[in-house]
Amino acid sequence: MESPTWPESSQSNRIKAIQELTHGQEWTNKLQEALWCPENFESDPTSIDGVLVQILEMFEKTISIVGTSSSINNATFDQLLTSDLHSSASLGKPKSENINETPNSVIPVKIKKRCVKRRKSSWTSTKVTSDLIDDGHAWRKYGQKEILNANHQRSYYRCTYKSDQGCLATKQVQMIEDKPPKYRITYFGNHTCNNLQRAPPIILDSPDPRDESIILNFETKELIKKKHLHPNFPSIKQELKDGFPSLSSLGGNQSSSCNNDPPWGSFTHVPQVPTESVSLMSSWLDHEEMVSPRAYSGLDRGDIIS
DNA sequence: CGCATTTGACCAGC
DNA sequence: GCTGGTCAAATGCG
Repeated sequence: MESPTWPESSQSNRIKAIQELTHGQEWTNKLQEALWCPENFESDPTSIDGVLVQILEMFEKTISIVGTSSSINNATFDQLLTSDLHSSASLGKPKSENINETPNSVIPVKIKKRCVKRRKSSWTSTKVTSDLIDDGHAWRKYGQKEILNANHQRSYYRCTYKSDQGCLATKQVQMIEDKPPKYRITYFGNHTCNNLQRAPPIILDSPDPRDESIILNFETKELIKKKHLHPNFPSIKQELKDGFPSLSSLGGNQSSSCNNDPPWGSFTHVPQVPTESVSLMSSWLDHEEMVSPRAYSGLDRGDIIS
Protein backbone atom coordinates (compact mmCIF):
# COMPACT_ATOMS: atom_id res chain seq x y z
CA MET A 1 0.00 0.00 0.00
CA GLU A 2 1.33 3.37 -0.85
CA SER A 3 1.76 5.63 2.08
CA PRO A 4 -0.82 8.35 2.20
CA THR A 5 0.13 11.90 1.54
CA TRP A 6 0.46 13.73 4.78
CA PRO A 7 0.23 17.49 4.84
CA GLU A 8 3.01 19.24 6.70
CA SER A 9 0.61 20.14 9.46
CA SER A 10 0.17 16.48 10.15
CA GLN A 11 3.77 15.50 9.70
CA SER A 12 4.44 15.64 13.41
CA ASN A 13 1.40 13.51 14.07
CA ARG A 14 2.68 10.99 11.63
CA ILE A 15 6.04 10.87 13.36
CA LYS A 16 4.35 10.48 16.71
CA ALA A 17 2.19 7.70 15.39
CA ILE A 18 5.19 5.90 13.97
CA GLN A 19 7.01 6.30 17.27
CA GLU A 20 4.09 4.83 19.14
CA LEU A 21 3.81 1.94 16.72
CA THR A 22 7.53 1.32 17.06
CA HIS A 23 7.15 1.16 20.81
CA GLY A 24 4.21 -1.13 20.34
CA GLN A 25 6.28 -3.39 18.16
CA GLU A 26 8.90 -3.63 20.88
CA TRP A 27 6.31 -4.48 23.47
CA THR A 28 4.74 -7.01 21.15
CA ASN A 29 8.09 -8.68 20.72
CA LYS A 30 8.31 -8.92 24.48
CA LEU A 31 4.85 -10.40 24.59
CA GLN A 32 5.85 -12.91 21.95
CA GLU A 33 8.86 -13.83 24.02
CA ALA A 34 6.60 -14.27 27.01
CA LEU A 35 4.38 -16.59 25.01
CA TRP A 36 7.15 -18.64 23.53
CA CYS A 37 9.52 -18.65 26.49
CA PRO A 38 7.27 -18.39 29.54
CA GLU A 39 10.07 -19.66 31.73
CA ASN A 40 11.77 -16.31 31.33
CA PHE A 41 8.81 -14.67 32.97
CA GLU A 42 8.14 -17.17 35.70
CA SER A 43 9.95 -15.08 38.23
CA ASP A 44 7.75 -12.12 37.49
CA PRO A 45 4.47 -13.15 35.89
CA THR A 46 3.06 -9.68 36.40
CA SER A 47 5.50 -8.36 33.85
CA ILE A 48 3.32 -9.90 31.16
CA ASP A 49 0.47 -7.76 32.37
CA GLY A 50 2.75 -4.79 32.12
CA VAL A 51 3.62 -5.60 28.55
CA LEU A 52 -0.04 -5.88 27.67
CA VAL A 53 -0.77 -2.55 29.30
CA GLN A 54 2.03 -0.97 27.31
CA ILE A 55 0.64 -2.35 24.07
CA LEU A 56 -2.81 -1.10 24.90
CA GLU A 57 -1.45 2.33 25.68
CA MET A 58 0.36 2.32 22.37
CA PHE A 59 -2.90 1.60 20.58
CA GLU A 60 -4.69 4.31 22.47
CA LYS A 61 -2.04 6.91 21.76
CA THR A 62 -1.78 6.00 18.12
CA ILE A 63 -5.51 6.08 17.68
CA SER A 64 -5.74 9.48 19.26
CA ILE A 65 -2.86 10.79 17.18
CA VAL A 66 -4.22 9.53 13.90
CA GLY A 67 -7.73 10.40 14.90
CA THR A 68 -6.82 14.02 15.32
CA SER A 69 -5.03 14.12 12.02
CA SER A 70 -6.98 16.03 9.45
CA SER A 71 -5.05 14.46 6.65
CA ILE A 72 -7.11 11.32 6.64
CA ASN A 73 -10.80 11.70 6.76
CA ASN A 74 -13.14 8.80 7.16
CA ALA A 75 -13.76 8.37 3.49
CA THR A 76 -10.06 8.23 2.72
CA PHE A 77 -9.53 5.83 5.54
CA ASP A 78 -12.29 3.55 4.41
CA GLN A 79 -10.84 3.65 0.94
CA LEU A 80 -7.46 2.64 2.24
CA LEU A 81 -9.00 -0.18 4.18
CA THR A 82 -11.10 -1.59 1.43
CA SER A 83 -9.30 -0.81 -1.76
CA ASP A 84 -7.77 -4.24 -1.97
CA LEU A 85 -11.04 -5.82 -0.97
CA HIS A 86 -12.88 -4.11 -3.74
CA SER A 87 -10.27 -5.03 -6.24
CA SER A 88 -10.22 -8.61 -5.15
CA ALA A 89 -13.97 -8.68 -5.20
CA SER A 90 -14.06 -7.60 -8.77
CA LEU A 91 -11.34 -10.03 -9.66
CA GLY A 92 -13.21 -12.79 -7.93
CA LYS A 93 -16.36 -12.31 -9.90
CA PRO A 94 -17.25 -15.30 -11.91
CA LYS A 95 -16.20 -15.10 -15.49
CA SER A 96 -19.74 -15.74 -16.55
CA GLU A 97 -20.94 -12.61 -14.80
CA ASN A 98 -18.46 -10.48 -16.65
CA ILE A 99 -19.30 -12.19 -19.86
CA ASN A 100 -22.94 -11.59 -19.31
CA GLU A 101 -22.21 -7.91 -19.57
CA THR A 102 -21.51 -8.62 -23.20
CA PRO A 103 -24.90 -9.15 -24.76
CA ASN A 104 -23.83 -11.40 -27.57
CA SER A 105 -21.98 -14.00 -25.57
CA VAL A 106 -23.94 -16.88 -24.18
CA ILE A 107 -21.82 -19.49 -22.45
CA PRO A 108 -23.37 -22.74 -21.34
CA VAL A 109 -23.08 -23.07 -17.60
CA LYS A 110 -21.42 -26.45 -17.74
CA ILE A 111 -18.73 -25.31 -20.12
CA LYS A 112 -17.50 -22.19 -18.39
CA LYS A 113 -18.74 -22.19 -14.88
CA ARG A 114 -16.68 -19.50 -13.30
CA CYS A 115 -13.35 -17.87 -12.95
CA VAL A 116 -11.80 -18.72 -9.62
CA LYS A 117 -9.39 -16.05 -8.58
CA ARG A 118 -7.09 -16.99 -5.80
CA ARG A 119 -6.09 -14.48 -3.28
CA LYS A 120 -2.51 -13.42 -3.70
CA SER A 121 -1.68 -11.34 -0.72
CA SER A 122 -4.30 -10.49 1.77
CA TRP A 123 -4.50 -10.05 5.46
CA THR A 124 -3.91 -13.40 7.15
CA SER A 125 -3.73 -14.68 10.65
CA THR A 126 -2.85 -18.17 11.72
CA LYS A 127 -3.25 -19.87 15.01
CA VAL A 128 -2.93 -23.38 16.27
CA THR A 129 -5.52 -24.51 18.72
CA SER A 130 -6.77 -27.63 20.36
CA ASP A 131 -10.22 -26.20 20.90
CA LEU A 132 -12.58 -25.60 18.04
CA ILE A 133 -14.36 -22.79 19.72
CA ASP A 134 -16.51 -20.07 18.29
CA ASP A 135 -14.51 -17.11 17.15
CA GLY A 136 -17.53 -14.87 17.08
CA HIS A 137 -18.08 -14.80 13.37
CA ALA A 138 -20.64 -16.60 11.31
CA TRP A 139 -18.92 -18.97 8.93
CA ARG A 140 -20.32 -21.14 6.21
CA LYS A 141 -18.40 -24.13 5.06
CA TYR A 142 -17.92 -24.14 1.32
CA GLY A 143 -15.33 -26.80 0.74
CA GLN A 144 -13.23 -29.58 2.06
CA LYS A 145 -10.18 -31.09 0.48
CA GLU A 146 -7.53 -33.66 0.97
CA ILE A 147 -4.23 -31.90 1.23
CA LEU A 148 -0.98 -33.40 0.11
CA ASN A 149 1.27 -34.44 2.99
CA ALA A 150 -1.51 -33.77 5.41
CA ASN A 151 -3.12 -36.52 7.40
CA HIS A 152 -6.49 -34.83 7.49
CA GLN A 153 -8.73 -32.90 5.20
CA ARG A 154 -8.75 -29.16 5.18
CA SER A 155 -12.04 -27.35 5.56
CA TYR A 156 -12.80 -24.04 3.94
CA TYR A 157 -15.13 -21.47 5.43
CA ARG A 158 -16.32 -18.10 4.30
CA CYS A 159 -18.32 -15.43 6.02
CA THR A 160 -22.02 -16.19 6.10
CA TYR A 161 -22.67 -12.62 5.02
CA LYS A 162 -20.60 -12.84 1.88
CA SER A 163 -23.67 -12.85 -0.32
CA ASP A 164 -25.49 -10.25 1.76
CA GLN A 165 -22.75 -7.76 2.36
CA GLY A 166 -19.89 -8.88 0.22
CA CYS A 167 -17.76 -9.82 3.16
CA LEU A 168 -14.69 -11.56 1.81
CA ALA A 169 -13.34 -13.00 5.02
CA THR A 170 -12.50 -16.66 4.82
CA LYS A 171 -10.79 -19.16 7.00
CA GLN A 172 -9.27 -22.58 6.71
CA VAL A 173 -9.29 -25.24 9.39
CA GLN A 174 -6.77 -27.99 9.17
CA MET A 175 -6.42 -30.75 11.71
CA ILE A 176 -2.73 -31.27 12.20
CA GLU A 177 -2.76 -33.74 15.06
CA ASP A 178 -5.08 -36.43 16.26
CA LYS A 179 -4.07 -36.94 19.83
CA PRO A 180 -4.35 -34.51 21.29
CA PRO A 181 -6.56 -32.89 18.66
CA LYS A 182 -4.86 -29.87 17.26
CA TYR A 183 -6.08 -27.57 14.52
CA ARG A 184 -4.44 -24.89 12.48
CA ILE A 185 -6.90 -22.12 11.76
CA THR A 186 -5.93 -19.59 9.14
CA TYR A 187 -7.97 -16.46 8.60
CA PHE A 188 -7.88 -14.60 5.31
CA GLY A 189 -9.10 -11.10 4.86
CA ASN A 190 -10.90 -8.79 7.17
CA HIS A 191 -14.59 -8.86 7.86
CA THR A 192 -16.31 -6.08 5.99
CA CYS A 193 -19.81 -7.14 6.82
CA ASN A 194 -21.89 -5.18 9.25
CA ASN A 195 -23.22 -6.96 12.27
CA LEU A 196 -24.15 -4.99 15.33
CA GLN A 197 -23.25 -7.62 17.84
CA ARG A 198 -19.79 -7.81 19.18
CA ALA A 199 -17.73 -10.89 18.74
CA PRO A 200 -17.11 -12.93 21.82
CA PRO A 201 -13.50 -13.31 22.80
CA ILE A 202 -11.37 -15.85 21.08
CA ILE A 203 -9.71 -18.40 23.22
CA LEU A 204 -6.34 -19.24 21.86
CA ASP A 205 -5.45 -22.79 22.54
CA SER A 206 -5.91 -23.41 26.16
CA PRO A 207 -6.09 -27.16 26.25
CA ASP A 208 -6.44 -27.32 29.93
CA PRO A 209 -9.53 -25.46 31.13
CA ARG A 210 -7.92 -25.13 34.49
CA ASP A 211 -5.29 -22.91 33.03
CA GLU A 212 -5.54 -19.43 34.30
CA SER A 213 -5.61 -17.10 31.39
CA ILE A 214 -5.88 -13.49 30.45
CA ILE A 215 -8.42 -11.90 28.20
CA LEU A 216 -7.18 -8.80 26.53
CA ASN A 217 -10.09 -6.53 25.84
CA PHE A 218 -9.31 -4.01 23.17
CA GLU A 219 -12.37 -1.99 23.97
CA THR A 220 -12.14 -1.58 27.69
CA LYS A 221 -8.44 -2.16 28.01
CA GLU A 222 -9.17 -4.39 30.94
CA LEU A 223 -7.11 -7.39 31.70
CA ILE A 224 -9.51 -10.08 32.69
CA LYS A 225 -8.28 -13.07 34.58
CA LYS A 226 -10.25 -16.09 33.71
CA LYS A 227 -10.50 -19.62 34.91
CA HIS A 228 -12.84 -21.06 32.36
CA LEU A 229 -14.05 -20.50 28.89
CA HIS A 230 -16.10 -17.47 28.25
CA PRO A 231 -19.70 -18.10 29.28
CA ASN A 232 -20.89 -16.79 25.96
CA PHE A 233 -19.26 -19.67 24.16
CA PRO A 234 -21.68 -22.28 22.99
CA SER A 235 -20.80 -25.87 23.53
CA ILE A 236 -19.13 -27.39 20.57
CA LYS A 237 -20.96 -30.18 18.88
CA GLN A 238 -18.50 -32.94 18.38
CA GLU A 239 -19.70 -34.42 15.17
CA LEU A 240 -16.86 -36.55 14.13
CA LYS A 241 -16.55 -37.71 10.61
CA ASP A 242 -13.35 -39.37 9.55
CA GLY A 243 -11.86 -38.03 12.70
CA PHE A 244 -12.60 -34.49 11.73
CA PRO A 245 -15.29 -32.59 13.52
CA SER A 246 -17.96 -30.71 11.75
CA LEU A 247 -17.47 -27.08 12.52
CA SER A 248 -21.04 -26.09 12.02
CA SER A 249 -21.37 -24.96 15.58
CA LEU A 250 -18.03 -23.30 15.37
CA GLY A 251 -19.11 -21.41 12.32
CA GLY A 252 -21.97 -20.18 14.28
CA ASN A 253 -25.61 -20.03 13.58
CA GLN A 254 -25.61 -18.76 17.07
CA SER A 255 -25.73 -15.11 17.79
CA SER A 256 -22.48 -14.58 16.13
CA SER A 257 -21.02 -11.30 15.22
CA CYS A 258 -19.63 -10.33 11.94
CA ASN A 259 -18.21 -6.94 12.56
CA ASN A 260 -15.07 -5.55 11.09
CA ASP A 261 -12.67 -6.47 13.79
CA PRO A 262 -9.86 -8.86 13.27
CA PRO A 263 -11.06 -12.45 13.50
CA TRP A 264 -10.44 -12.61 17.20
CA GLY A 265 -13.00 -9.92 17.73
CA SER A 266 -12.42 -7.30 20.32
CA PHE A 267 -10.80 -9.68 22.72
CA THR A 268 -7.60 -11.55 22.59
CA HIS A 269 -7.00 -14.40 24.88
CA VAL A 270 -3.43 -14.90 25.92
CA PRO A 271 -2.66 -18.09 27.75
CA GLN A 272 -0.12 -17.55 30.44
CA VAL A 273 1.39 -20.94 29.83
CA PRO A 274 1.11 -21.53 26.14
CA THR A 275 1.53 -25.08 25.08
CA GLU A 276 1.21 -24.57 21.39
CA SER A 277 2.53 -22.16 18.92
CA VAL A 278 0.56 -19.01 18.46
CA SER A 279 0.91 -16.59 15.65
CA LEU A 280 -1.24 -13.71 16.53
CA MET A 281 -0.39 -10.08 16.81
CA SER A 282 2.87 -10.41 15.00
CA SER A 283 1.10 -11.88 12.04
CA TRP A 284 -1.22 -9.01 11.49
CA LEU A 285 1.14 -6.35 12.61
CA ASP A 286 3.31 -7.49 9.76
CA HIS A 287 0.61 -6.36 7.39
CA GLU A 288 0.93 -2.68 7.86
CA GLU A 289 -1.78 -1.88 5.38
CA MET A 290 -4.24 -3.47 7.71
CA VAL A 291 -3.13 -1.67 10.82
CA SER A 292 -6.02 0.62 11.29
CA PRO A 293 -6.97 2.75 14.23
CA ARG A 294 -10.62 2.21 13.49
CA ALA A 295 -10.08 -1.49 13.40
CA TYR A 296 -9.08 -1.33 17.02
CA SER A 297 -11.40 1.37 18.13
CA GLY A 298 -14.46 -0.72 17.49
CA LEU A 299 -15.96 1.87 15.19
CA ASP A 300 -18.47 0.51 12.80
CA ARG A 301 -17.26 0.32 9.24
CA GLY A 302 -20.17 -1.64 8.02
CA ASP A 303 -21.04 0.91 5.41
CA ILE A 304 -17.77 0.52 3.61
CA ILE A 305 -19.12 -1.94 1.14
CA SER A 306 -22.67 -1.56 0.12
C1' DC B 1 -39.16 -24.06 2.89
C1' DG B 2 -34.97 -21.98 3.92
C1' DC B 3 -30.47 -22.54 5.19
C1' DA B 4 -26.19 -25.23 5.97
C1' DT B 5 -23.27 -28.96 4.59
C1' DT B 6 -21.35 -32.25 1.35
C1' DT B 7 -18.89 -33.29 -2.58
C1' DG B 8 -17.41 -33.57 -7.33
C1' DA B 9 -15.87 -30.47 -10.71
C1' DC B 10 -13.67 -26.41 -12.27
C1' DC B 11 -9.91 -23.27 -12.42
C1' DA B 12 -5.59 -20.48 -11.31
C1' DG B 13 -1.01 -20.54 -9.87
C1' DC B 14 3.21 -22.72 -9.66
C1' DG C 1 0.49 -31.50 -14.85
C1' DC C 2 -0.22 -31.08 -9.98
C1' DT C 3 -2.11 -28.93 -6.11
C1' DG C 4 -5.01 -26.10 -3.58
C1' DG C 5 -9.00 -22.83 -3.48
C1' DT C 6 -13.61 -22.13 -4.91
C1' DC C 7 -18.05 -23.03 -7.03
C1' DA C 8 -22.51 -24.90 -7.18
C1' DA C 9 -25.76 -28.80 -7.49
C1' DA C 10 -27.35 -32.25 -4.50
C1' DT C 11 -28.57 -33.44 -0.10
C1' DG C 12 -29.71 -33.04 4.76
C1' DC C 13 -31.81 -30.91 8.62
C1' DG C 14 -34.80 -28.18 11.59
